[in-house]
Amino acid sequence: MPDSPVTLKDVALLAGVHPATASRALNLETRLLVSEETANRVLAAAAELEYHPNAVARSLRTRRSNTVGVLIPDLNNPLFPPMVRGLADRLENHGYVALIGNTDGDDGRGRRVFEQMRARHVDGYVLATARLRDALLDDAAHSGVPVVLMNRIAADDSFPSVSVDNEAGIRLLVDHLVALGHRDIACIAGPQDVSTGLARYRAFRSAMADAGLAVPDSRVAFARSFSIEEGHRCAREILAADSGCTAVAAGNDMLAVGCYQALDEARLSCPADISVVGFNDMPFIDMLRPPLTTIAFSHYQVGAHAADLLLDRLNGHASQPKVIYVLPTLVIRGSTGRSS
Amino acid sequence: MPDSPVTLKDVALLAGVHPATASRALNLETRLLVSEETANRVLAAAAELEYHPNAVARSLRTRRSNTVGVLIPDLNNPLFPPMVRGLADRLENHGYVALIGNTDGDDGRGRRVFEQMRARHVDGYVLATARLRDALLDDAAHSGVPVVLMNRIAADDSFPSVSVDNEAGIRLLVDHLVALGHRDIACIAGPQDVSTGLARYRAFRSAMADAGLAVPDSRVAFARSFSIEEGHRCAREILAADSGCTAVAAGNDMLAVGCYQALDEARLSCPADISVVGFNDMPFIDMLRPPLTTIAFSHYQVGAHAADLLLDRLNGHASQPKVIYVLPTLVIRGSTGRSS
DNA sequence: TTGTAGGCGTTATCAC
DNA sequence: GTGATAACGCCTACAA
Repeated sequence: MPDSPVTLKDVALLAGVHPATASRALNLETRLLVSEETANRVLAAAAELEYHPNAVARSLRTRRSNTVGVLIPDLNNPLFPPMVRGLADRLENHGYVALIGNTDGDDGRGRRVFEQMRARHVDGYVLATARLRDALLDDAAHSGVPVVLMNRIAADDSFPSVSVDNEAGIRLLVDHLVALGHRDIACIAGPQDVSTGLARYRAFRSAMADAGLAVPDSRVAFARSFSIEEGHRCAREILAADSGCTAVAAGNDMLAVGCYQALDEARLSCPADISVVGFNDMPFIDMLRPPLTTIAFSHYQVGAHAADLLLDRLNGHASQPKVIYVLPTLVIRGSTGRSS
Repeated sequence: MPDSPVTLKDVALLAGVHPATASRALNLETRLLVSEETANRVLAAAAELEYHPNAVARSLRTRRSNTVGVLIPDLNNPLFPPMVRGLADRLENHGYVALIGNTDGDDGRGRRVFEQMRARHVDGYVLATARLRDALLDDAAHSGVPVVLMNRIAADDSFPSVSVDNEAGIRLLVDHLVALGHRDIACIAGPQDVSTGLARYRAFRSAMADAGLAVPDSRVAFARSFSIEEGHRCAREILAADSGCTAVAAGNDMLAVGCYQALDEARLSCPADISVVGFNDMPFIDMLRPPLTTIAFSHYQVGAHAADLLLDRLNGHASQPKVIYVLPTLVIRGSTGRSS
């Protein structure tokens, strides 16, 4: 018995009722429409035949696929797996499955997987790939199904979104460095076309200004992506241009890792010569040499919250689009020390 | 136009043909059944209306969902994202999308997501969760759709599978340690109910025997899972019981990381006091202190090969189930040194 | 409370 | 080469 084309009709037949009745008995919402006795008979028949409803047929009929499309920049970035876990776990509890697609930051790829998902009639989208101005976002908004943003948010607040409070996080970092006596702090800013990159950079400037510290251009480098390579490149740029900085604030942990490499090459010691801070407290970052001082928050919760926001929409509870900011925490480790 | 219920019928109407003809014109395999002129008219109409076929309806009719179920122990383990990428990228190129589910090594969870996928009529499965004896595997075999194993293989060779050559890898590691003068080598073995755990442990014993070295029980600890915590626990056990070992071979990198922690706590230095080797060369493991000597192989390729094996089956090319072993490479880093 | 009938959008099998 | 028809498995008005 390798194949199992046991359908609703089979169950109905065994239970001695009409398929429609069997359908009603099997679905919780409509079960009360049927007498308890027949309901039990149907349930028993279904159990005996090991009936599993055909989700495809159901989707076609109900026009709901119980499926959610999730766009991730790159699953290899350790920041995302926990988010995806939080998201998928929560969705699963509500009967949805997640279709996960990687975009590699490439618009073409992003659009292709988006269309794939649309063709499969996903009931909603969770996008972790949002840029501040993003054509895909506009399309998604017009796709007729709910869209939630995760990690990165859009320029306006038109989408329900979940992100970390970047401003608060950066402030914690700058205050920490200042408290250690640093006054000459460089910045490796992330891409300015995504909210995390822009918000952190702005927060950095504003926190520095509040501390009465200048940020000369020579101490700022802009990474084109949140990658180790770009962190490396930017750190070299800063080291080459500037002679005075005693600390580097990287736009995220990946950039900080690249910064580590540049320091190594320049035979500079962290934190003895230069302190480094990151952002995200991504998995395994605490095992680097030295362990990185950074901003922590629950990645899993970001995903779980995103799922909740989407589930709200999916259930028709269309509230105002709101942005949830999860709380950042400063984690002080070995990469920061007193200004030399 | 927020909603887009543009269906085949609409296209047919605009092109002035019957829906069946439109269908034929739109599908590559059947396009040659229709005159070139009408085919072009249909294509033009489809383009104008931005027609996207409803994959759900198609699935119902063709009984193929163009969907593949993928079971992963835990996406948070950095070993798996690259595999999933290799798998999903390859599948995507052939029109399939991957449904990814985490099991957390829990049978109940595994079964639930498996059933979810079955209900969605996936066309095949890729399982990275196989234990040597595994009830889920038996069920999957009887599910009537192709099954491929990834990373872990089954006790017999009844499934097409992709894995690294564990024996060769372990031999490289042991030879490396022996060449450094180590004779007293401990082993943190992975779970013995999965192929990777068992094969590596057996290979370790056999490589040691070939080198004429004894492996007393006090120098072997068995981890219940491939986790940092278990590596930590096992390493403490070995350190507590034995006084003579100068090197530890961990069943994988996660266990090696746990071993690092135990060494730190015992104020032992690696590699000065004790050398450590891992297995997998998982992402970021090269950034630890010290960088880990381990066995590398292309995780992405493992996923890609698994996809190829599955695609073969999906296309009806049912060859003998074969096991593909990808080639391991020894990566010598800072965690191994001459025996003290 | 249960049965009837129709259709979700597509493709396969007939005819023409 | 094209059109008509039916069916994939399920759900839901509506009727009984």
